[in-house]
Amino acid sequence: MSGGEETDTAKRVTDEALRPYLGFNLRRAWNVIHADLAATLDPLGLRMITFSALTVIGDNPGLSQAQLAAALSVERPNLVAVTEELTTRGLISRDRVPSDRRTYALRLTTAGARLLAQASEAVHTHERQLYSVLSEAELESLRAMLGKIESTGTERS
Amino acid sequence: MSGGEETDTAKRVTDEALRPYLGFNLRRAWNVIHADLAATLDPLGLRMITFSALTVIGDNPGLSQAQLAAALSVERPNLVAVTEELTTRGLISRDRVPSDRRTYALRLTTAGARLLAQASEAVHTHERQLYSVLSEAELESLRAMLGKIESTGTERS
DNA sequence: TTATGATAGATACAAGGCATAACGATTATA
DNA sequence: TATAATCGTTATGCCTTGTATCTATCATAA
Repeated sequence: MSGGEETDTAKRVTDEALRPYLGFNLRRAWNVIHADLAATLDPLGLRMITFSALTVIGDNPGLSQAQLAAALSVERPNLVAVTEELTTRGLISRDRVPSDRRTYALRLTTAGARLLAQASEAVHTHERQLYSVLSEAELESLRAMLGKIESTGTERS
Repeated sequence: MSGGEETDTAKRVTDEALRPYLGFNLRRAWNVIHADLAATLDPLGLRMITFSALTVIGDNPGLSQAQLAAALSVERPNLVAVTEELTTRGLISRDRVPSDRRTYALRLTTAGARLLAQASEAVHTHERQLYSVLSEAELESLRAMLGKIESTGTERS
């Protein structure tokens, strides 16, 4: 009776059984990165979605909300509150387009560009710290592999 | 007036500006993996949380709900509905522990072990397909790098 | 033994993220 | 001109996860 290796809490409970799944490891890493990112953006009054929106608007001035939604891979209704918040805070401008009066042209204001610059630097700095254990070559291959996984999955959906 | 490179939608809108952030790439990859995983588990009546719970219970028979919560990195209240669902479906047993009548000892039933075996194989098969563009060595280094990121982040929190 | 604090599980509740359905205004197409 | 499609919007719901709080049980100390 004394040879029971699987008896209750004699051994410490672990998540070893889930480790073989890459998805599990990726989720854990994502949790860590997300927590760090949220903590980094919070002092600037930004969330992930608002930071992402500012970044894409800055890189594509004059785009519409529908285009922004497509670039961020979220549905259009979810951006309404985001653009409203950014507009209210004076970070972006929302101008009617004469040629198509259905859409708004989104652009960063001066204040928005300034905040985005601040936030970008903060995020870059935090990422560097978080990935300091990895070499630049490792980071590059990591990015490449994640990109491959992403395209493999999206191609066949 | 015709030299405007940043005029509206002349260029296609992209998310290129977010690509330098590793966190962004990781989130996109996670979205892909999660969607695939959910689609894989759905025919078996499982979600990520129930599959993870079954896996950890199978590897640690007799553990308590609190231990399960710790292994899965979720708060205790979130597991109440999970264990209730699994119990109702006859996939796990929840026995009172005589030495500590506050806790339950969780174990897989025969049906639970059978379903877990099915699900594990299905998930492994789907992961192999999703990562088919990567070599075994690449997958190994990917797992290692994700692990490093995870421990770097959790150590200092 | 009794009083006090800690723990397990459960309940209620809230917040965030994201999706779908449907609507008015506008534009495109037949 | 009639019909379909698109943009931004509103309402709504689901899923996941967290916090606060409660009861029952156990551990510890006076």
